[in-house]
Amino acid sequence: MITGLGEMANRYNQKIADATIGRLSRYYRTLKHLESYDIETVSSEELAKRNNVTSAQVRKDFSFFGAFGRRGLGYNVSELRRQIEKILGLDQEWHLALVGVGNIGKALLNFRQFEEHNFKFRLLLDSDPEKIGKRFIGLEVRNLENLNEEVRKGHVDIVVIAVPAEAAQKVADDLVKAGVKAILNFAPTSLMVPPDVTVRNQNIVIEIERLSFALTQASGKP
Amino acid sequence: MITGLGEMANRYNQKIADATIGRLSRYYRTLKHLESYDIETVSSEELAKRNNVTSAQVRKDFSFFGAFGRRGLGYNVSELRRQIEKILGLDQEWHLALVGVGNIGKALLNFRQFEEHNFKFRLLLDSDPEKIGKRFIGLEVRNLENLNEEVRKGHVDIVVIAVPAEAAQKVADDLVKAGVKAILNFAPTSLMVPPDVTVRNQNIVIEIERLSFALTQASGKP
DNA sequence: AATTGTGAACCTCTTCACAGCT
DNA sequence: AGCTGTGAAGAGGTTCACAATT
Repeated sequence: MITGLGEMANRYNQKIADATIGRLSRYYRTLKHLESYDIETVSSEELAKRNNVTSAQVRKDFSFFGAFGRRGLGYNVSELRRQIEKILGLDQEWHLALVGVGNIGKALLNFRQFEEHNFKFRLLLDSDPEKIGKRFIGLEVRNLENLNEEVRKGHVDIVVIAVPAEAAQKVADDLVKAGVKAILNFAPTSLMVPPDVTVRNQNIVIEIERLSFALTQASGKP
Repeated sequence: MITGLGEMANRYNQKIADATIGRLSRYYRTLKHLESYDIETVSSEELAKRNNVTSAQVRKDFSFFGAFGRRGLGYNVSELRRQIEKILGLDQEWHLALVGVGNIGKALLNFRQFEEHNFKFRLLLDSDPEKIGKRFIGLEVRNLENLNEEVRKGHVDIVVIAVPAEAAQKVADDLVKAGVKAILNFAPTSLMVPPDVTVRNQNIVIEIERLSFALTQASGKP
């Protein structure tokens, strides 16, 4: 399901748990929030409380990358924010491409959070002749047939796949050929890619089925 | 982050791993696919290949709930599909409410997959006077202020939160008061809820930041 | 006195390996 | 002979608990 991640190494050449990266993202958001309130110092305990984890977990997560705090005092909010920014690679702009300008695709184009976090759409692709040539957020939809050329020309770092399940694997194969190393997949299917390509799946149906399971169990079988 | 799930019990009163439920969802989709091609039998090896896991993992996942296969032969596709349907609670219709009829909310309303999988929107809520009273997919947007009353009246099982981060916790608190036990949260923030309420987060920014990390590591530091 | 950083213990999930059916 | 079901081993992630530091 998840490929590439978890193979990554830190200062001691250890593998970093996938879950650790997810939590760093959350701490990062908390730190930006605290920063906006001009709060200068934060403890692992406080970060833990705000993210539903233990303080030991917070400290362990940081420890893979360095020692960012001061014993007895806690962490400097701005400095820690900058450190995590660097770890996650958020101190630079990333170029996105969107494949599939349908319902979900269009919603993502208008998703403010991407812009706010330094992720910019640079290329839109679709196979529907009705859509090719139309403009969204200032970008003209290009023909999916020219994927390889367009991706290379656009210096795309990350590609968002928002096509139907049946079309997704073909798109992924073409992206791999075009040298893409990071894919965010909204299609409800598992993608096969080489180990050096990272795929993250955003599968809404799986999440809602988890809720269905939880409700079923809760009500059930004494 | 994830609450409620993982506390659930199976035929031997063991806890079921969250990851197991996610995989059951995937196997379920594979089985429906095989069924549509009139394939009658499938092995754990085949299911494994199609979902990027090991065959032992597949068999172990099933083993928590029963023995659905036949040694030497494999699994009957339709029967296994029905079993998983029952486990996940997909053999019944679930009523959804949407809170926040913005970009993401509207995209979700038009997301065919929900309808196809027996999840039906029954209630839309928003606090924006511009939106209250408007209709989408045949439903009138109701005032968020009347959340409690509307949720109870609509017999809502699962609520999708698609409001800004700042508003999400208040919505969650109100949902808990209204007796809601399952929440799918698209707001980029951690929600605090009692342990009997299950929350699943669909946090797009975290996923894209994972990709940023992967790219940063891959290119970095010799 | 407070709080970090971390090795060790603990717990959870995955894989192995093989007995048991068909 | 082929494939499942599962206890036991192994790997991986989390929490404990305390020495180190301010």
